[in-house]
Formats: sequence, C-alpha cells, structure tokens
Amino acid sequence: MAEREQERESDTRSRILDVAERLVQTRGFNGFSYADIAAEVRVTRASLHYHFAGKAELGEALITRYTRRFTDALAAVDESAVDAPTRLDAYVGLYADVLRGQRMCLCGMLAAEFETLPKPMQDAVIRFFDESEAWLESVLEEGRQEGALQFAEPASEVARLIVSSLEGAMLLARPYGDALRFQTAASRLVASLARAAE
Amino acid sequence: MAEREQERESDTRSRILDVAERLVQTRGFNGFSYADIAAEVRVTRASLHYHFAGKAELGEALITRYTRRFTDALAAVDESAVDAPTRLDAYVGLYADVLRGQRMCLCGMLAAEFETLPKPMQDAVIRFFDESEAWLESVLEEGRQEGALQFAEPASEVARLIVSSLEGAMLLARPYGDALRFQTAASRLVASLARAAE
DNA sequence: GTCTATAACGAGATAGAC
DNA sequence: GTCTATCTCGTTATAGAC
Repeated sequence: MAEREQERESDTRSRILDVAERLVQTRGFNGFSYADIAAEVRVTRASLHYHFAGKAELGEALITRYTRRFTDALAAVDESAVDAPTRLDAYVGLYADVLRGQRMCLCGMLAAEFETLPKPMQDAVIRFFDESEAWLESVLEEGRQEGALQFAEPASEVARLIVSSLEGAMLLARPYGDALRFQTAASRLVASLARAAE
Repeated sequence: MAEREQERESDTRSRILDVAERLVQTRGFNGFSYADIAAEVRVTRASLHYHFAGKAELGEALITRYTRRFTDALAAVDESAVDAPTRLDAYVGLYADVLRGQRMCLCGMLAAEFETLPKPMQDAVIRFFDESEAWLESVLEEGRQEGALQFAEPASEVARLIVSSLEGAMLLARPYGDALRFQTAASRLVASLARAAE
C-alpha cells in the first residue's frame, strides 16, 4: 500500500497547495507571489513552475481541491447527522472552522477579486457556490417537510441568503479580529429558521 | 462664488479619486496600478504622485471620502425619512445603488484585502464600519421603542448582522452578475425585523 | 524534481525641466 | 501642475544544467 491513488499528489505539490491556500485566504489572490510560496516551502520559484505552469493553474487547482474537500465534508454531514437543523449547524461549523484558522473562505475571497481572475478560476468559484447552495437547498426542503424548519420563501432563496450572510459575517469578522462577531450572526440566522418550538 | 471650500479638491485630484475608487471597488486595492489610473485620467504616473504621495495615501483619501459621503447620505436619510423601517429601507438602498454601478462596497472590498493594507487604511476601514453600525443601532433602538421594529437581541448585534449580511450579499451578487440576488436577501433581512403587523 | 541564471516586464517612486 | 527620464525592485516565466 505504498503508492496508492491518494499519492498522485506528491509531497511537494501538496505543500505548495497548502501554503498557497493559506495565502489566498488571508491576503487574496493578488496579494501574494510565487516568491512568497517558494520561501515558505523552501524550494525555488522555478520548482513551483514545474508543479504548476503558472499562477492561474495554481489558482484552479486550489479551488478544485477546496471545493472537493468542502463537498466531502458535506457528504460526511449527510452520513452522520440526522435532522435538518443539526445539518445546518454542521454547515455553519464548517465556516467557523475556517475562520478559527484566521482565514476567509477561499471562494469568498476570490469572489471579491472575481473581476481580476482568469476565466477558468471564475468558473470554478461559481461552481463552489452552486454546489454549496444546492446542498443547503435540499437540507432546507427536507427540514421544511419534516416540520423542523420554517420559512416562507423558496428554499433556493433561503439557501442563497444563508451563504451570503455567512460569507459576509466572515468578511467582517476578520478585520475586527473577532470570531464572536461571526458566531452571533450565524446563530441568529439559523435560529430564524428553526422554529419547531412555535 | 468662484473659489469656495468645496474647490479645495482640484479637478484632476477628484478625477483621480473617481477613477481609483471605481478600480478598488471592482478589482480590489491590489488589483490595479498607478498606470491604470494614469491611462484613464490621461495624465502621467508622475502627476499622480504630485497629488498623492503614494498608493497608501491615495487609499486613505479614498476611504475618507467614501466614508464622508456615506455618513452624509445617512444624515440626509435622518432628515427626510420619518420612521425607522423607512430609514432601514433607505440604508439598504444605499447599498443597492453601489451594486447597481457594478461595484462592491469600497470598504467591503478592503475588508477582504485587510491584511495587506497599510495600517492607516486598516484603521479607516474599521471607522467606516463602526460609524455605519452606530447609525444602524440608533435606528434599530428607535424603531423598537416606537414598536415599528421587533427583535430580541441587543440592537448592536442586529446592526452588525445587517451590515455583514448586506456586505455578503453584495460580495456574491457580483460574480453572478445578479443584482436580484442582493435584493432578495436584503428584503428578507428587513422583513424579519419589521413585524409591526403581528 | 530541483536547481542557477536570466529574460522580460510591470510596479511604485523620484529628480528635475518646463 | 504636468511632463520626460530614470531608478530600483518585485513579478511571472523560461532555458538548461544537475
């Protein structure tokens, strides 16, 4: 079991992705350079170009990996969590985890810089949000049918509201260095849907 | 009435600010250069340095002007609008106006790039949100006392929720090229507070 | 796969003429 | 106030040795 499928990602390659991911999430795609990554990974800039032809390709790989991990996490939530409100909490928890690492959501950051991104990166960012909203929508629908969630609007609208509110809460929490800012907003958001007690 | 106080802003200086403001709002502070501004204003980069010593000083001036205009607009709302719900709608309208120009909120954009900004710019960004939230908080308090608005949490918390939700809705609306995305989220947000009919 | 070396360009910034 | 000219540095990227 030495060389399995997971190991298509060489050690260096994944270390590059790890460092670059953090740099995008903290400084933005236009806020760092290959030199920054090289210094931290302790390879030369030329080596980076061996693994990723250019910054655009690196960016694509970052979004792809981030999206896969995110949807994997959502699938794990589906397997373990039973009711819709618990799944919603778990969804919020994924965002809180990112923020705990002093980071902005990768795709939220890229949404701000959207206009400056190469087309393939733009498309990948949109896919992230589409998948995220699709998952939320199904959870919301299910919760409404079970009577555990309550809302008047179409589930797709509420899903969009949740995504944008969480992204906005992350966006503001970082400048204030205040994760509580996020938690308060997120709690109120979820509470406004979970009205099973009424 | 030829040279009055308003004219301390020379024509060129304000044209530079206008172009730079749009560039920050659409591409981010790290997404444009002095060359971009110079080309549009039709002056040389050296001329830009005459008006603003460096990009950092230009950035500060941008936030200061943006904040002043914003607070002026809020003061105008206070003068014309009577009840709290109407003022809230007017507040949302200010954001909608920005988005209509295909732009992100200046300070929302800078919040994303916060870590890369010089300290004076960071401080100015925080001041913008502080002032915005303070205004909202007083409107919320007033609305609650009048019975026109209803919410359980401290007004300061709800104010933060509103700001971050609106910023997030703008953030996501732009990649999707969909202003309706913003309007839907904003309407639900305001509606969840205005429960005078219950 | 990683390196050195270098190309080629763009960035912010300054000096000094007009 | 605006210009030309220039500087210095950072940036992405490539060629080719090891």
